Amino acid sequence: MELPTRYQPSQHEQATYQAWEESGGFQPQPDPTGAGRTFAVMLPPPNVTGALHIGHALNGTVQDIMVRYKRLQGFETLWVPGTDHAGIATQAVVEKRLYQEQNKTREDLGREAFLAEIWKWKEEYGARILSQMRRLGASCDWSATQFTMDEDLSHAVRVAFVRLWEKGLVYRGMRLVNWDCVLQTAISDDEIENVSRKGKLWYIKYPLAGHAGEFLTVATTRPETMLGDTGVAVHPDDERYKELVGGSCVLPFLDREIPILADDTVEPEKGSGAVKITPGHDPADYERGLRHNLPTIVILKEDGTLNEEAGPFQGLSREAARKQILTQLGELDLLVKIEDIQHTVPLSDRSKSIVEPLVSEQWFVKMEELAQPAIRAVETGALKFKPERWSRIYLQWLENVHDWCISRQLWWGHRIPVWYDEDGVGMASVEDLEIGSQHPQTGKKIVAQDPDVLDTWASSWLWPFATIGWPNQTKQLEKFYPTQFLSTGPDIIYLWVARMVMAGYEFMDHLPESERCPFEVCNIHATVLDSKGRRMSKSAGNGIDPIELIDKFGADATRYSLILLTKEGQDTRFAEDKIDQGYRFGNKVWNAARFVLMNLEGERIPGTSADALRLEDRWILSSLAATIEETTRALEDQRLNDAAMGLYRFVWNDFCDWYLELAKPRFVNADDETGPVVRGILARVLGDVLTLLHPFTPFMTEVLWGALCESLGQKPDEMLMNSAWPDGAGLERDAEADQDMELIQRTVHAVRQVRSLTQMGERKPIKAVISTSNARHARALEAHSTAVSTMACLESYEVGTNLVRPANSVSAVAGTVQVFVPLDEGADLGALREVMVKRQQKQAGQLSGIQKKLGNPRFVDNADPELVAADRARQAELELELAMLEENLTGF
RNA sequence: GGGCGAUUAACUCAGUUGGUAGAGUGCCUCCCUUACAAGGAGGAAGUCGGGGGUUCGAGUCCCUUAUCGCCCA
Repeated sequence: MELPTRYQPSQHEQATYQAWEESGGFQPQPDPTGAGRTFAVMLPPPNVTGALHIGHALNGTVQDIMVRYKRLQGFETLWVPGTDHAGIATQAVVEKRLYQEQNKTREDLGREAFLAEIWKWKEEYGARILSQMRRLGASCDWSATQFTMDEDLSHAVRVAFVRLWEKGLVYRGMRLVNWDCVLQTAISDDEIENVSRKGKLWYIKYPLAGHAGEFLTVATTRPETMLGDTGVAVHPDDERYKELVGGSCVLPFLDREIPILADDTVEPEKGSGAVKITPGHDPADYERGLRHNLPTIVILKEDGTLNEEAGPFQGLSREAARKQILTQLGELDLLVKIEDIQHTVPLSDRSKSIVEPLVSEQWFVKMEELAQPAIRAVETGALKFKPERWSRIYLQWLENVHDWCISRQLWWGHRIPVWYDEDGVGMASVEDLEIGSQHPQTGKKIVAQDPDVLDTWASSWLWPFATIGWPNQTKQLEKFYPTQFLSTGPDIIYLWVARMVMAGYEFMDHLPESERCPFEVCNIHATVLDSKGRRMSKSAGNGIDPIELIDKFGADATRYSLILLTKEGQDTRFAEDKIDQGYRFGNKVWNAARFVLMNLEGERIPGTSADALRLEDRWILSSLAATIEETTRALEDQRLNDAAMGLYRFVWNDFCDWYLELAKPRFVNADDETGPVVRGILARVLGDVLTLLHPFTPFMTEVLWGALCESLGQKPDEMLMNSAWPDGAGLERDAEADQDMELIQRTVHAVRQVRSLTQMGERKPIKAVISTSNARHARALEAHSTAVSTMACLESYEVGTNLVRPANSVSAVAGTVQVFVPLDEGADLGALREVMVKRQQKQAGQLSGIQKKLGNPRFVDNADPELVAADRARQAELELELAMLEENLTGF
């Protein structure tokens, strides 16, 4: 098979992906060992309106690596993809489109027609992000794709709601909620971002009732809310105001008399020490209002304009009302002063508008009880976060959890399955209740279904089990729940992860508690930042489109670079040039494979008869054994970065730099009988390398695997993806080979150093003398002279212990070895001498450190004896090396 | 105000139970050697943010401090 000198991703990716899909390998295949091992992963469902960003790409890569690894190990593997319906976002997208294209609002269409419009949109555009996941190479079971609004999931949502209803864990009530005036819906606490902003603190005089000309000054950041004031509070111990408590003042503009109370939540040092109480529009005041039985007045309409309670300001927007009120307060001489302050303002995640606390009727889930098992999950170790520190964030939220506002004033979403009779008595039901039918409890006529829909998270918290069948006890559910691995970003630990765990314990109650946690490991992946360390965002325009990266450099390079750059859980700075490392590595692997394939000649993998093996053969097989072990261990531990780095090192530094170079002459020399052995080893190592790399760079390794099978004259009966993880059969660690190879590398390096630093030319054939103080090393250098000669380009060399430096030679020293190379006439030894002097200094420093250590009886007595012995040996080596350096430097 | 993370070579980052530091890029010198010039060989480059402590020994553990970032209230 002819391979071009460069890997061209675009020529292979699509076909390879299609072949994988057609192989059926994305779908669960029974564990061939019969042990019934399963590995299930749920893709965090992206927003159906979304596009793949670099965080998705990283997380998709992380999951795909784990899934492909487990699949290769023979686990029955299921990766469930899907999207969530993203109530607010999707509705907004379609509304905007509707307006642009047809100049119509959703009200113009009506609820049903508008929903049909959204479904139409979803069919057309909703698969975008999932198809982008395919570009990345994600091996999801597409036949299991889920959407939170689909029938099955919608059914699950209803069942869950009704169960909570029946247990009294869901309730409806007038509460102060976070209101998004732009989107005109309630949102939950977790959908708010508190940002620090410059603002003003206004000091306003409220006239005292019955004391003409006397005032109480309150301070506020939101003067327009004064129209909803129903009281004023001071601290009970505040001497300034003690006498006023019990009295009342008169609200300007509205002439409403409101009481002055004492409340110890008031901070006397802040502002004037007196605060207005607006229970309808402030969370703290809401609590104060409840404590003091104050009425609640709502002055805002759903769109953020002022209602009839605002008297003369009715109809104004929040902003306009503030302006006018301040102007008029000034005119009335009631504005005392204005202070510039820095304060936090709550913004809606979705609309970025200022969230308005508003009392309204909403649905809530009681969280405290649900949180308990989720807390225990982490405490007992049933759930493990990676990195572990995130468990504290998770626990902190659960331990202080508030009831969850689950109703949204939207049309797109799961409609709340509650029907009301004529008296407004509600009834939750899994099946639709017909309008006009009898209320099952009151017997009165059902008149309406609740108009609101549920928070999107109220469906996605069921994701780990509803996607595989729940509430039905399907085989999939039985087999794959609980799942093993969940990977997501830190931003949705509260919104999603914690809620899924709660839901798992609550709804999977047919299982013993120990089996209810929806996943064993929750991996929190890194945040990918831009090159300056800023968060990537659409608005800042500093994002990197992963699809562009894939187009330019291929999915493999994108994946591998992301993993190389990302130590688990540690944020990383990324820019397009960072993809270089993965890209170059891919090219290296491609060319190494190309070289191997060019030389295979239909070779089959031989039985490794030990005596036919040369040092480099034993060494590369030993190193391969170590690499398989380390890669496997790292992946078991989800240390993907370690695994990727280890493979990089093995492939590039061991296999390419040394083994392939040592192998070359063995094919070329017709009289070298070990050619077949080399070919067998090359095939073996390449095969294992491709498999080990496959989870990281699936496309290229798959292509090369096909070519390898072809070169070996084998029919590729299965794709690499469905093949088997290397088990290291026939391989073993060979410490002697490792040591000898290291010695040879050191020696070769010394020769190359002399060549390079004296400018004698890399490949000029020379005869050298190699001397060592160590008899074993001398024997090894003798025995493996072919390897040394090949790599150092030596015609021949003499080796022995403590040889005398030949006349007209230069030397380099490396550990126990010194090499003597014939000196060129007029060569400049300055550079070499400089390097040797530097080495001398470094080794002398090391030696003095070790001498100090060994001279210290407390070290010798206390430290591990093996350590002491190792240091003694090292000391002896360093002394010898320094002696050699000394001797040779004087001769320069 | 509380919590977490970061601070190591010019840049971006590793450094797994404490044993005096590594990678990729960049830089300098040389080389188009029939896998790869997106390559090869060699080289230079770090008082591990500051201070203190524990220890025979600290990039690594403890305390403290500075700067940057994230989260929570």
